[in-house]
Amino acid sequence: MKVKFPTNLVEAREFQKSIAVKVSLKDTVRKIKRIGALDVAYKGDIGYAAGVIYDLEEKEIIEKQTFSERVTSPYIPTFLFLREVPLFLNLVKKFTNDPDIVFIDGHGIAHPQTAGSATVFGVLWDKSTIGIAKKPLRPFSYEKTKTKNMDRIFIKDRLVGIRYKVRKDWNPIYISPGNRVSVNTSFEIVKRNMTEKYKLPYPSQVAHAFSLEAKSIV
DNA sequence: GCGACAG
DNA sequence: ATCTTGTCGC
Repeated sequence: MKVKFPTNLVEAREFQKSIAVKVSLKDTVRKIKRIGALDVAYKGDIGYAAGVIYDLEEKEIIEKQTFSERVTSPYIPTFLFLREVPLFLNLVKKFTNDPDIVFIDGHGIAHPQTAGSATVFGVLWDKSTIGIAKKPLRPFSYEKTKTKNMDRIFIKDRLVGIRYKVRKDWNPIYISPGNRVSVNTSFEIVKRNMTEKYKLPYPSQVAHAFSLEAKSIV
C-alpha cells in the first residue's frame, strides 16, 4: 500500500483524521497463535526499532528483528506516530512469520484524534493491533468497573480503552484497541499475557529489552 | 489566556 | 524516550 506520509503538523492532523475513519473495532481475529510486539529505543536521533513474535502454543519467541533509521520528527504529544510508525512499517517487512495481532507501545484509539501510533500503524498495515501505554493522553475520564483494578477510559463519552492496575503498588497501564479488535478483547489478550515481574505483557517486555540491546550493541 | 500531553 | 547517584525495598 502506498501512503504519502505527512511532512508537517497540519498534514499530520489531516492524516490522523483520515486514519480515524478507517479504524475497525470488530474482533476479526478468530484464534490467536502468534502475538507480535514492537518497541523503539533511541540514541541521539537514531531510532532502533525492535520486533518480536511470540508463539502461544510453543510458548516461546520464534522471531526477532530490528530496523534502525535516523528519526527527524521531534516528539510532540499526540504526534508520536510521526516518529515511530515509519520505523514499524520497515521493521515488519522483515518478519517471516505473520502475527495475528501486534502489541505497540503507546496508545491506540485512546487518543484525542482516535489515532494513536497503534491505530495509525494498524490501519496502514491492515492488521489487528493493541496500544499499551504507561501514561494517559489528555483529555480523558474514567468509569469504575466491577473489577477493582480496571477502569474504563472515556474520551468525549466514548469508550476507548481500559486502565489496568497490574499490581497494587504499581502505576497502571493504559490499554486501547489499535485496529481490528474491540476494547474488551484488547484487555483480555493483554491480561492473558502478563507475567509476575513486569507491568507490561511478556511480548512487550521482550521487545523493549531487545530494542535497548539493539541500541547498545551498535 | 496558559497549561496539560504516549515515546 | 534519555540523561544519571544514591537509595529504598523485596
